[in-house]
Amino acid sequence: MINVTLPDDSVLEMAPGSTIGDVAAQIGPGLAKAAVAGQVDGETVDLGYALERSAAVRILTARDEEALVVLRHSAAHVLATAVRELKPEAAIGFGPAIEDGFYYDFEVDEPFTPDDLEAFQEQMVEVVEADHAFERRRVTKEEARELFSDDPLKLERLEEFDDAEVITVYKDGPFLDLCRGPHVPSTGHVTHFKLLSAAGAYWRGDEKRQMLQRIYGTAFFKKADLTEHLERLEEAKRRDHRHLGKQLGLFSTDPRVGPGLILWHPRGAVIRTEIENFERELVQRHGYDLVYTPHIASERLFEISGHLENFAESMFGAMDVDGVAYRPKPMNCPGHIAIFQGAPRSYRDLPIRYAEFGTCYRYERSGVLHGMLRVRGFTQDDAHIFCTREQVPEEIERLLDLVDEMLRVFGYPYTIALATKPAKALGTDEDWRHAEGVLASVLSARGLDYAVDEGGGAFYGPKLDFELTDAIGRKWQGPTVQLDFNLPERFELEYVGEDNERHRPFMIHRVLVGSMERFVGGLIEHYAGAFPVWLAPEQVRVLPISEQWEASAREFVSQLEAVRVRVTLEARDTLGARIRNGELFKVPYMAVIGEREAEAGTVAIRMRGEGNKQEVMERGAFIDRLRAEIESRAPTAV
RNA sequence: GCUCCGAUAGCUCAGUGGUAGAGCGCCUCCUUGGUAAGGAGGAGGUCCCGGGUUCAAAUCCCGGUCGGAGCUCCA
Repeated sequence: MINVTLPDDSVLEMAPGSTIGDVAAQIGPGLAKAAVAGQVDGETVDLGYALERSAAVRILTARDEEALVVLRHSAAHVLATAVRELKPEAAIGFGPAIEDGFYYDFEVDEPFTPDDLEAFQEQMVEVVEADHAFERRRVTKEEARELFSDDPLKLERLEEFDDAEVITVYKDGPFLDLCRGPHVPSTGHVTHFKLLSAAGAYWRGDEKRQMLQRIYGTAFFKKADLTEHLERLEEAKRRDHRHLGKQLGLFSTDPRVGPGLILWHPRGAVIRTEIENFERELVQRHGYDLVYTPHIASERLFEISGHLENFAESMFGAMDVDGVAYRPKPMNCPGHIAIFQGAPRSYRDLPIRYAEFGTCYRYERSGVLHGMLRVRGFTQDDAHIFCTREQVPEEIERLLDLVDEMLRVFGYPYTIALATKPAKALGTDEDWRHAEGVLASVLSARGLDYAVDEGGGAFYGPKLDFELTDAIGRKWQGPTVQLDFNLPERFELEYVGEDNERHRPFMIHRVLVGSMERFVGGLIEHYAGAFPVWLAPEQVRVLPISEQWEASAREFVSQLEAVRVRVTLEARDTLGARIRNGELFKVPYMAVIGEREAEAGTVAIRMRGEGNKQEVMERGAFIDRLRAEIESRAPTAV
């Protein structure tokens, strides 16, 4: 007999060769029915997995996260089964579960059409109704070659196995796949799924290889979960910054300007300006000096920095200026370094912190451009800190404060990752260990949780990555803090120490928003276009009930303008239509003035999205409240 | 960059090898309004650009530009 240890530490005695399904049945008939897979010593396996030795076993049901991965992987097989039934000539590639769903790659002569997708979805229903068991078989490489003799992509994969390795294949009905598993017991378990899109994908992710056709889908155990997921996709679409940006008049691009180059319209420029003003105030309070550096520089600079050597394919081409090659800058660091080197520096000057809204240009392949989120010209809220080795911990501390203060204002929760030494790296092991240790100990000293991104650092130094979570749970790249062992060497940075000797300073790169373009694009989606009052392009819209009260309304508008509130007067159309437009434009406050208000010197305030909660206030009181809300930069996402 | 898809009024989109359409927006007039669309009339188009096929192309074909879904890459 063997001992099966369950998660509650109870132990079952089972005959060797018992399956996970047997274990579930032993525990209870309810669990036997609910079980979809299992875990043996932490590894996810089929329900049919036979236990030969004592082990820790966990039964997975629809409630377990790990089971969802199994289900989705099985759904990918169901998709491939269906595709093969309708298009037997399709060669099969890979079909894994991914975050939020699954995909399967096929090699076909004709790309899939939306009609094909619908046909596959329907055929999948047939496959599910047929309730084919997922049968696992262990085969030798030789046998596998035989089984997949008609599947060139699988044969290619097969050759990567050792000759002696045991290979597993899974069969559901007519469909056989080279696959490690595990799977749900039968196709009948895959009940709630939806195919979402088809697109090209290179075989093995290699752009030199042939393009396959990838079908994406998602699957859930419960219909309600599927519905919710599809609704979340709809919600994301509704928040798309490209649509909202156009609708709300925030930004555009123009083919005559060129792809990936953003035109900030007045309403969008207001948002950016407010953020910049906020940051200027913030960094000056945190001991930075503001600087400006040119958008282009002689190639000499980028030779020294190493950008021409390492980053050239992301740089715009050279322009000839009096026989000298110039380039648009892809980063701001060399310029800041040049300022640092503009005078001899003493240890008494350090730390020196330079901050700039620096506009950079990078050549991005046309296919990666995306609204404001991925562009070719963007402005970074970049800063570089030059300090002594001893000052690094305190500078990191200050940066953590700065990041926290800044993200709090936008209402982003965040997580921190420490990215460590990659395989190919500059600098000694000792430098790296020391730098990583400094970052880690500062985080720990503050009691901050962080993940370690092993090998995720840049070749020139470790970094802290801050990941933001937006209002609908999506992750965004946030601030980064990057130590640099490289540029101080390349530029031969120096300061004179207490000992009257020359020393090399440490250099820290950091961005908070990263690029204004990307950040504002993200903010549009985070707030769904309904910006908090301090950022709202139009903060108050004043609506006189009829022409009679326009004079009174104008007076109120002047009062608001006098305290620099962004306000408009809207007197056309019926009140209902104006209210509707104000809501569509997501104006935070609408101020209605009619007979009652004009005579009493009050105003009827309607808050965005809360039409049923109106409030009649003294005008002065409203202005005070509004000013307080603006000055505190209250993150009232509505 | 690659595969596929798309481009028609300011916006969202329908449509077709033979006279260019809707809703919203805009303009004018009527209506003077109490919290998400009052009414009538009107203006507005190089159907993305270039070439080809055709008696005839906005429609079919080829090339380009721009956009989209992905792959790969990234602030």
